[in-house]
Amino acid sequence: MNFSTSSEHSAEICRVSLDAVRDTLYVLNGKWKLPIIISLTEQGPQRFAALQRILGDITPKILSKELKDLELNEFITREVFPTKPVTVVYSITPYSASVKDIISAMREWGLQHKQRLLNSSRKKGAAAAGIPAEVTA
Amino acid sequence: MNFSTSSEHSAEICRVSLDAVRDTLYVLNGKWKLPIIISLTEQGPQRFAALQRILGDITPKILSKELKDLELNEFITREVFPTKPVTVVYSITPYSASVKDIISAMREWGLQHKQRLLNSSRKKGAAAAGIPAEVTA
DNA sequence: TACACCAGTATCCTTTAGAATACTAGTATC
DNA sequence: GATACTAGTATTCTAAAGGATACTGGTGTA
Repeated sequence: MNFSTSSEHSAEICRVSLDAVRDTLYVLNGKWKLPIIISLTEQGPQRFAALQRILGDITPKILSKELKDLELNEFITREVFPTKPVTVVYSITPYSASVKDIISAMREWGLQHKQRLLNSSRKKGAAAAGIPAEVTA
Repeated sequence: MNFSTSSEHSAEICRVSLDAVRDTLYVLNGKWKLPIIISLTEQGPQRFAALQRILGDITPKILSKELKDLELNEFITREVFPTKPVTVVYSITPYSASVKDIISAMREWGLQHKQRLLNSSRKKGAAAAGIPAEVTA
């Protein structure tokens, strides 16, 4: 019995896809990188404390680490203004635009997913899978 | 000094985006969910051991857990055939097509990213940021 | 008879992400 | 003088992700 439709050709394409997606996951890993990019894209340049407010429940340690990562990968820039006390402003770089497609695909999917869950829980009245607690609260 | 371009309007849009992307990250979390969907999409239905070979270095424990998660979220189906020994085949559901845009956006980005790293290391001869060790090896 | 394959499970372990809490120095405000 | 804000850092902790290794029972093959 042959359960597989694989061929050498599709296997090669598959390897390329897996590699590329893995690289992307490696760079955009964790809970916060995309949300930070989204915040700076949609709300404009922001200071440290303002970002913390927008993102909600991120601790300064994590925010600091994530911002450094993003700066290293050239997604954002960090500017220090010599006010008293100092003002530090984070902005997205033009390069950040390259993840626009990823973000909008994920945004669309997330919206559809929530709608789907609402529909299925209306029908089944069940606790749905794949949904954080607060969404059903 | 006003460093921010934010308004109530953009703040609201931002909240919606953050929420939606967070939901998506919640469902597609971890290292393996997207790679498994990609494998089953591009290589067709596969058995457990075959999937393990395609994915490379995933242990049976992790693969088993990820497959259960994906089945719960209706991304894949699991069929058991009464051969001796039993044959178990995993296939993507039509619903999996809904993440097609996410995957292709991530695939494109990953390919561009690798190219960018190659270019910049050609120029600077430096160890680049944001790249797993094996890529530079 | 010895071995390998199948689809996992069981157990143990390490690594990492991320949360909680407390703290810094310089200034402005009450 | 006490407090709060600035942009973080330091320390400690827990929970989760994921890897390593060994094992199962039933079968087919050398």
